[in-house]
Amino acid sequence: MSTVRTRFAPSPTGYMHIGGMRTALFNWLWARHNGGQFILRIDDTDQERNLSEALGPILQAFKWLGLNWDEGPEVEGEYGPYFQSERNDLYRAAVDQLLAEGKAYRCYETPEEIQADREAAQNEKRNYLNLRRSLELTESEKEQYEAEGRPSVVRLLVPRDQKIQIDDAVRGHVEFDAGLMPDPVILRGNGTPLYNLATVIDDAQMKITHVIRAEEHLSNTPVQVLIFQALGYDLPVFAHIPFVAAPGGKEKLSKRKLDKYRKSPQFKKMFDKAEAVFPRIGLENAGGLDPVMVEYYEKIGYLPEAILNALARLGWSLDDKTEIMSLDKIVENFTLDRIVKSAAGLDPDKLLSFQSHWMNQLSLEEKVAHCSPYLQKAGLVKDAGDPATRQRISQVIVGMEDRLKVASDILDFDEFFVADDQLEYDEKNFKKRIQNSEEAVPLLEKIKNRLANADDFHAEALDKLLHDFVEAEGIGMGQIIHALRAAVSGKGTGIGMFDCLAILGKESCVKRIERAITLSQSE
RNA sequence: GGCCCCAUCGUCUAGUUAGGCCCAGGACAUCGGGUUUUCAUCCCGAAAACAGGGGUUCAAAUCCCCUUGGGGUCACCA
Repeated sequence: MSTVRTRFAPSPTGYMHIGGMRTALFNWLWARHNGGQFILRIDDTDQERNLSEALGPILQAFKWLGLNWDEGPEVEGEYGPYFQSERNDLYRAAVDQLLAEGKAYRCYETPEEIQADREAAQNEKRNYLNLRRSLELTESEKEQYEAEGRPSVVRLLVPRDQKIQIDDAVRGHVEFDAGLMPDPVILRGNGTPLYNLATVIDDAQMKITHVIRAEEHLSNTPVQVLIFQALGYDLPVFAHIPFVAAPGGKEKLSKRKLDKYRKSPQFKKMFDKAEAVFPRIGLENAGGLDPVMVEYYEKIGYLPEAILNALARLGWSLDDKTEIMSLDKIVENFTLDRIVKSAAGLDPDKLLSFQSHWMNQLSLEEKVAHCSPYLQKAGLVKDAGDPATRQRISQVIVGMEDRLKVASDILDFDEFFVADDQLEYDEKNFKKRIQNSEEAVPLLEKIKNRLANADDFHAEALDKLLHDFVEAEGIGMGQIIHALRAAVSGKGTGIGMFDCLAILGKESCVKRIERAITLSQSE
């Protein structure tokens, strides 16, 4: 059997779509599973954009996730060029061949004529088919048209008596009636190729064996099959995988529907997270990032392992119970026959659960490395490499335990990084736990003194100190712990109380308690 | 509207190709209980689905037909 070659062909849009990434992943997986090659080819026939700006984020997404490509931009390869804009001669040659063999024809009909034909068909409730008027033209008429400079396109001459059979690796046998298909334009008036032509020529000449793509392409597969056949190429194996749907629905995930997603309960938390995190790390307007883009996940602190695991499980499964899989394990087990047929909604909760798992697999050092940049960008630490700072970050991360899910979660624990007189108090919690509590202030005074005189400020010693305290006072732990937490951290929840005190250190704890007492009495 | 695809818990899925091992298994989310004298975690438990209707068969989530529902696509976009 020949080497498996798969490809992903993004158009440079300036961002990498998370659904597109899933398609790319399946292609990559299939190539790697078979020891074959994965090719990246750029569909840049629409040349209006600045290519490097538009392509950069896409390549970056692949690099971030660790999905390497064997041929394509930056690495090249023997079937290049890998930019469609540089392959025009190839397309023109193929069109000339089709024209010469009578498998395609020049069409001189105007857009207005075609539009009128379409409407007529619509009115009569019949399927639209080209009238093929240009086929009736005599040679001299054609010459005259060319001499006049009349615009024309090249259309594929669809053999209307055929049934087109596709044996799809995911969908099975699918049949289309060519008698229902209008002749598709394959070359524009300006001489540039259309997608269906370019993709077929590229796939054939790059020796792609498996075309794995989203199912919205299923309906233009018959056109492509016809082009493959007209050009005398062997058909690749097609595998039309379900698209990634928006959370809580079956509609294709699309950047055009962002406003709708913002209101979706399932999606809302992802937007909320962006609003909470991005402005703090210097990205105004969330940096133009949203959860449809792969970059959103990178910037908010997801791990490649989590994204890959979640994406692989969207429309594919290993068996009846395995959820957590490393990329190696997925590569080892990935087969086309285990791809699901129906569209699957991206589930933010499940993604977060994968993320939580993979974050927990990291060593403390790795966690520190992931979290530190957030603190630094938010201006909470000056130099994360400084030993004392690094020590503080490590301690907080240890204390956070499973509360650390995405790397930017560290920002929720900013109380450990702000100056004592800059600490902000959650107003509601402060009122409840300190201001409106009769016993809070006297108890805080007492515990402050005890803490100030403590010899040992480690968590275990503080644990004992607090227990001795409540016993001496004849109160319950709950009576002091909430007020104490509010005073030193400003918040109602956080890491374990004793760890919290120990990390802050004696001096900070005392100062913060004093400040809280003063604040509670000033209003 | 034409053509095409799809249909199992709220969600992602196992089971459908080779009908019986499935009064349907797992995971996420949810709810309840326990641990943590705070929060999160963790542990235990609960609730939760074969879209509907006809067949075929001793036996159907699984095969056939119809209906319904959802989605994709109908460009000189990709």
